[in-house]
Amino acid sequence: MQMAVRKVTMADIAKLAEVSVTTVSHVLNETRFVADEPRRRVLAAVAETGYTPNSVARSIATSTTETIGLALPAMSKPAFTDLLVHIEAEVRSTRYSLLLIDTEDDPARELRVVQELHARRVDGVLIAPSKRRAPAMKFLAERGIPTVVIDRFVSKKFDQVGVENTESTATLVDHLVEVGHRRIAMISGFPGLSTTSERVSGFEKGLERHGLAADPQLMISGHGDEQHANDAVHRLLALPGPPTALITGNNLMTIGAMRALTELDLEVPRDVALAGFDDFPWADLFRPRLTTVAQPSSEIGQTAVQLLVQRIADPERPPRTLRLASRFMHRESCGCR
Amino acid sequence: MQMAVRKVTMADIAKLAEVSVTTVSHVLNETRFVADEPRRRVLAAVAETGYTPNSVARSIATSTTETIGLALPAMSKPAFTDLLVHIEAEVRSTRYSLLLIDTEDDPARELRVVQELHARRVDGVLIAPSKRRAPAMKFLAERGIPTVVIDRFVSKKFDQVGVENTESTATLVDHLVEVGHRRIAMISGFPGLSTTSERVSGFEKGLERHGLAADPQLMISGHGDEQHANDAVHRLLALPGPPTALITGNNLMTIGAMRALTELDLEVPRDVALAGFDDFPWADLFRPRLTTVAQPSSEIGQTAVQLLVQRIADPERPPRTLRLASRFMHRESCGCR
DNA sequence: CTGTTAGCGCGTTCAA
DNA sequence: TTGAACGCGCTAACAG
Repeated sequence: MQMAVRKVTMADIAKLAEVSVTTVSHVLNETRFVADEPRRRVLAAVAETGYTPNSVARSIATSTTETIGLALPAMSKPAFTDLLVHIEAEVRSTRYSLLLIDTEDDPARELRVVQELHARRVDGVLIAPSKRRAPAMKFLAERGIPTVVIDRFVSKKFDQVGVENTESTATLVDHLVEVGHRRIAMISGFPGLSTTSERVSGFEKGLERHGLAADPQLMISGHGDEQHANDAVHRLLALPGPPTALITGNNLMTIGAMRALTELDLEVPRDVALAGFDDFPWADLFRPRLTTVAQPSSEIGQTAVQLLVQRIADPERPPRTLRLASRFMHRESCGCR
Repeated sequence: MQMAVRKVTMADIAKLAEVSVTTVSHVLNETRFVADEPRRRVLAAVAETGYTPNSVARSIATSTTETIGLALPAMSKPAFTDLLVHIEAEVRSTRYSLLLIDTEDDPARELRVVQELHARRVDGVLIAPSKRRAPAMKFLAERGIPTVVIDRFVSKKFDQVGVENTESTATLVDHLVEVGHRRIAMISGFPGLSTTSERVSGFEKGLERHGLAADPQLMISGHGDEQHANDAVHRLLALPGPPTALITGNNLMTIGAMRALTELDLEVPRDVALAGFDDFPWADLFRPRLTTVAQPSSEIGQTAVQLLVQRIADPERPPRTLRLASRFMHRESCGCR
């Protein structure tokens, strides 16, 4: 073992081992039989020089990078951070590496991100699209780039995987109604996203099956972020007939709602009940402990990666759309005992 | 705009635009003047074919990938997830992309990760090393691969950036002593890490400047994870002279301690005070609200990326070790009013 | 102002 | 059982 020389290449190894580059390539990749003697010399030369194969050169020769591109909107949002962690874990179990870029949920930027990913010739793309007909998705479809859509469903032409939203949200309504609530408000996410519309549908569906009408005044957009949700709660509770229970469309909005309620000197669940989409780590240390619907982030991440690997292997495979079951986390903010 | 053809290359564009590949390259990279007419034809050809430059080929020609490799241990740990998010944000503002791999805090795996990163010829590496003299660090040093160490300091020969640990922890002790505590316990992180030893030193230093002796019985390893911390608290409180206050070495251990205390039917801060390293998002929704020392994750991430970019630009630059100031988050688990 | 051509480091026929 | 030589797509002298 010695200080690595400037730049060791396969040719150097070949010379040192007194064989051809072909042989070096074959022993390194175990891609055809090589007799013991030359093979040993190659390995020795590799060890001696500290040679590390150049996979960039390999990529250009094989036109495959063994890389998966992950395009997420707002990695800092807990649900996506969570997804990211599980995706990375699953990718790690394959032969692929992960190239990570945040799209900032901006369609124009998202297109640039996807173009960059393609320029880098990733073998496949994992993406949570900004909107249904985003230019980025058109780009991916046109080039036939292996793609799996996560979290936000946009088209059955892609493989897609995310949480089941409708029934999950309806479950929250069921529960609140059973506890006695009749005026339930929904603070929904960013308009136009499938997650938002599906959760809103679930809200309506839930009310409907209890014979309750959805009061438009009680359905308000929280734009998926904390501040808007905070504002929404203030408006909701200033209504002539304020809601007695709140459902929030994601965890950031749940936080916003909690803080708004505190500002209004209202106690959960005594004054207002609360239940939200997305769970929290250490939810048991919150006061009150929040009743939520938890996404199966781990399964979503695993499934997404597996679907992508399969699609890369077989581009003709019929696409699948998977809606994974959520888990109802019954705690105390819903007000039952 | 049409369906993209099988594989468009620069040669195709050249032919279509009736210029040489050189000219195509130059208009695309804006690397030398090209007259209006040919330039327009090139751009038209690019638009017509939907050509996307192959940066793998570019990399192999320029021997630079414009990629930064990020090697983190346990991405799922909150402090690292946090760092990751901020690092990605900063990388996004440069011309680099981010290749992400988890080392699982295992030295052997870490070496493989670093080798893989080098095989992919990343221009630089950001790493939170598993231990001081890890083989991976030797590998990086030997090849002269531009490297910035984050969070865990290992050697002044590298650029390094992380939070200031010693004084930060001492501050926690100061505070607890001022509130009247004399028997303070420290639940420390994984042995051998600089973060752990520095925080332990800070603990001792804090006691010392109040004329208090460090009782070995009250210094116990929580191995950086929740379960060990939980066990530690149980043992601590079973002592003949149990501590009246606890300091935890990171947020996971703080959670473990909180749960252990709940199991013991002890209330914070009435029965036992608690203060920990690492802050939590939405700490205001915890009960009790935790007094902590917050890492400047955003600054650490930004600084790390900036240091790395500078080192890539100038490998001869003298290395710098930066310890960034923490923020004391005074809330209520410390028991003062 | 633009083109010819030689690499970059590796995989892979094709031949021997 | 092994090697020579070409090609992957692009950049960069060098030449004109």
